[in-house]
Amino acid sequence: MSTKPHAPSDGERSFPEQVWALVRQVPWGRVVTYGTVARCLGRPRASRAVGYALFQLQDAEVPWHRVVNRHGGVSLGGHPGRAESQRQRLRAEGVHFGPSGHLDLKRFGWDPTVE
DNA sequence: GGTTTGACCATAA
DNA sequence: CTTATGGCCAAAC
Repeated sequence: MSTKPHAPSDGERSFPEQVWALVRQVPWGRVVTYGTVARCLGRPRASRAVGYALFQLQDAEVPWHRVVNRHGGVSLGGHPGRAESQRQRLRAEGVHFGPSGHLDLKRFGWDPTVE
């Protein structure tokens, strides 16, 4: 068996692309965590790679604002403008943040495998 | 090949 | 609660 879990074949999509594909499937008013996305792609510990994929993402079409961290809060510390926009978008989708700035993942967290 | 980055997660103090 | 450290992963340089 090959040492690499996956080889970027021609037909296979790279991780960033798979991340965008999954995030694009997130329904309105729902959010997913980096860990959930990574786990869905078969890399339960690649939460960082998920963040890197979204970092490269600049075009819409992908509701990147529906991706939050494990605490149910926006992690965009290095991109304050985007972070502020993200909370605004989520709030428009009916997602309300708690007093500490984090939402209830039990309620808004969406799992493609569970759903 | 190695090094750096980056929107994470977990644990410890 | 905050701060520090290590681990983890993939892509870009």
